[in-house]
Amino acid sequence: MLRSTIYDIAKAAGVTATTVSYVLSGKGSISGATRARVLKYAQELGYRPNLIARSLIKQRTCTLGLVMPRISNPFYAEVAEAVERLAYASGFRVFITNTHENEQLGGDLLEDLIARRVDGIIYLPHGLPLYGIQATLASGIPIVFCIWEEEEPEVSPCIGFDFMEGGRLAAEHLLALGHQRVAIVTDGPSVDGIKHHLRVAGAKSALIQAGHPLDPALLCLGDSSVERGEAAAHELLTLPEPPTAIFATNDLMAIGIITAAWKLGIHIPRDLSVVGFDDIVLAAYIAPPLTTIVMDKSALTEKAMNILFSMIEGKQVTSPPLLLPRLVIRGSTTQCSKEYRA
Amino acid sequence: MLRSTIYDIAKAAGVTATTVSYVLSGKGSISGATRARVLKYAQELGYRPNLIARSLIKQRTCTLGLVMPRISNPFYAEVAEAVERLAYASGFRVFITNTHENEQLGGDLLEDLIARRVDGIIYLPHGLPLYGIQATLASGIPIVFCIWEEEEPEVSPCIGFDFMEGGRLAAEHLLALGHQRVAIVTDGPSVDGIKHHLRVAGAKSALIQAGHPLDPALLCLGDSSVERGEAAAHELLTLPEPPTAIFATNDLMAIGIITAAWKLGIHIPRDLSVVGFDDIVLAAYIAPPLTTIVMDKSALTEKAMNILFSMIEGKQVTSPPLLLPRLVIRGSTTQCSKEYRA
DNA sequence: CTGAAAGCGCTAACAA
DNA sequence: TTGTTAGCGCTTTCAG
Repeated sequence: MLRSTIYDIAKAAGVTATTVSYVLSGKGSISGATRARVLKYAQELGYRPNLIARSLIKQRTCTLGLVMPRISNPFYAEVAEAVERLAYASGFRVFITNTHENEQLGGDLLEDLIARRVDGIIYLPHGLPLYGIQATLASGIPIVFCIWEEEEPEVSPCIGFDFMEGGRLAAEHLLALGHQRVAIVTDGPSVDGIKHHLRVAGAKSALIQAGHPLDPALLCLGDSSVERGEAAAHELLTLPEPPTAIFATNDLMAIGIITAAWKLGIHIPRDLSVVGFDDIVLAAYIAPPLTTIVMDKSALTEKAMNILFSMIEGKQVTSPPLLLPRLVIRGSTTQCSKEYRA
Repeated sequence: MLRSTIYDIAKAAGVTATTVSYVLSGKGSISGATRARVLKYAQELGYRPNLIARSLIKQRTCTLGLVMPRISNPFYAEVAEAVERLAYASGFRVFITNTHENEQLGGDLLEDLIARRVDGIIYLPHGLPLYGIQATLASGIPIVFCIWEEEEPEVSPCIGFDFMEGGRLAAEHLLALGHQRVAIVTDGPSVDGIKHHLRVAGAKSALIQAGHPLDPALLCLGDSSVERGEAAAHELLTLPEPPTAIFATNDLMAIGIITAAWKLGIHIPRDLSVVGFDDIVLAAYIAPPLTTIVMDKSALTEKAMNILFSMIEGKQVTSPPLLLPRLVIRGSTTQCSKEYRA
C-alpha cells in the first residue's frame, strides 16, 4: 500500500520536510519553483496527509461522537443525518454509536470516544441514567445532551424539549374531538419506569383536567418499536371496552397501532383515532397519514451543533429554552363516533 | 480539562513511562507493588489513554468508514446499525458518512476517510460511478463494495445481490396473480439513467416473457423517497387506463404508493397490488403490510464485515456469490380483479 | 525563502 | 523487573 510521508516528498524534491509541510498547508512563503516541485512529487507519490499525526500535534481531531439509542429508529436516523451534514460542513467527521438503551454500553461508548479524543459529543440518552457517567462528564469534554426526559437533575448544556406540553397537546386534541376513552401506548419496562415519562404525564394531566382521567387498564407499555406498538394495540383493541383513541408516545409505535387496527378490521380514523409523537418523515406518508406531535429536528440539531462548536472553541454556553412541540393534524384522527357513559 | 499522560503517572508513581505503558497494557512483567501504584495514580489523575497517539505508532486506528447514500433511508439505517454492532464487537468504531448520491461528495468522503487512516471502508455506492475514485482505490485501502447495481466492470471484493432476479420475482408474483397491466416506479433521473437498473431489467424481462411487456407510459421515475413514490403513484393512478399493479423498486417508494392510493380512495390490494423491494422492518408493519423482495441485511453486513476484516489482516479475499432475493408475500398484493384486453 | 530541532503521547526493541 | 532510546508523521518556533 503506497503510503508516502512528507519525508518521501521532501527527499524526492530535494527539500526538507518543513518546506513540504509549508506548501501543503499553504502557510510559510515558498518560492513558486519549489512549491511546484513539491506539489508534483506529492501528486506523483500519491501522498495523502496523515490526519492522525496532525491530530496528535494539533490536539484536535475534527471528530465528533454521536451517541444515541439506535439508528434504526427513523427519528434518530434523521437526527444523525442532520448532525453528519452540519459536522461535514465544518470539516468534522462523526462516529455514530448505538447504546441500545444499555447503560453499561452507553458509558463505555462515552469513555471510548474520549480515548479517541473526539472534540465533542452529542448525547441523546433516552432513558439512560446520569449517575453512571459522572466521571466521564468530569473529564471536561464538550458534550451536549439532547431531549433529556428524566427526572434527575438538569445537566448543562442540554437541548431540552417540552415533552410534557407535547403529551398535553396530543391528549387535548383527542379530547377536543370528543374522545373520552383514550389509551396511551408508551415506552418503558414498567409503569414506574416509563421512559417517555413527561409525555405521559402531560397527556394524563390533560385527561384529568377534562374529567376523563386515564383508565389504568388503558396504559400499555412498549419499547418504541413498531412490533411492540402493534402488540400493545392488539391487546387494547380486543378489550371488552376498547378505547376510541390511542396516543402513542412515538411514531413507530403509532404505526404499529395502525397496522394492528387494520388487521382487526378496525377503520382508522372512523373507529379509532391515533396520534403519534416525533413526526418522522414517514408519518406523513403512511395510510392514513399520521396525526402527530412534531419535534423540530432541524432546530434541535442546529442548536445542539452550534452549542457544541461553541464549547469546542472554549466559549461559555448556556442551555437554550425548551424546544416547543407542535401538533400536526393529518388523517389518523377524527371526531369520536361512540358514546361512553362516564 | 484534566488530560494526563503516562508521563504524569510515571512521575507521580516514581517510575518511567515504559513501566506505566506496560502495566496499562498488561504486557511486560511488572511487580505487584509498582503495578498497584501505577494503577492508583492512573485512577487518581483520571488518566485516559490517547488512542490517537497509539494509532500513530501502531499504524492502526481501529476505525472503519461506512459510506452510503443517506442514513435517513431505513434500509441504510438498518445496515448501518448492523455494521456498527459488528464493528463494536471487534473493538472498532465507525465513521458514517452520507454521499447524498453526490459523486463529488462521495469521492471526497473516501479521500478524507483515508486521510484519517481508517483501517477499512464499507461502500454502498448506489448509482455512483466508479471512474471518479480510481485513484482512491489504488491507495490500496481495504474497501468492500456492497450491492453494486451498475453496468461498469466488476470490482473486487464486492458483496453482490441478484437484483435482476429480485425484479423478476416481483413481476412474476404479480403476473401469477393475473396482473397484466403492471407499472414500475423506480429510481433515476431519466429512463437511461435508472439507478435500480437491474431490478427494472429483471421485471421487464419477466413481463415480456409473459407476453405483457411494460407499457412505457407505466414506467415512472423517482428518487427512492416516499414523497416521490407518492407523486409517481398519483400520476399513474389518474391515468385513463391505470395499472392494476405497481412494482416499486424500493420500499420507501412502495409506501408512498400505498398512501397515494389511499388518498385517491383506491383500495389496496383489492383495486391495486403493490410490491416493494428491500424489506425494511417497517414494511411488515404498515397497513396493509407490504409484499416485497427481501434483501437479507444480516447476511449482507456479515459477509461484508468478514471480508473487510480479512482484508485488514492482509488476507487474500474473493467476492462471495451473489446474495439471493426472496419474495415475501404480505397484504399489499392479491388476485387481479379487472380484465384488460391485450 | 528554507532548514534544524523539538515535541504531540505512546510503544517496543534492547539494555541493565 | 525496570529504564533508555528511538520513532510513528506531522507542525511550528527559531535560525540562517
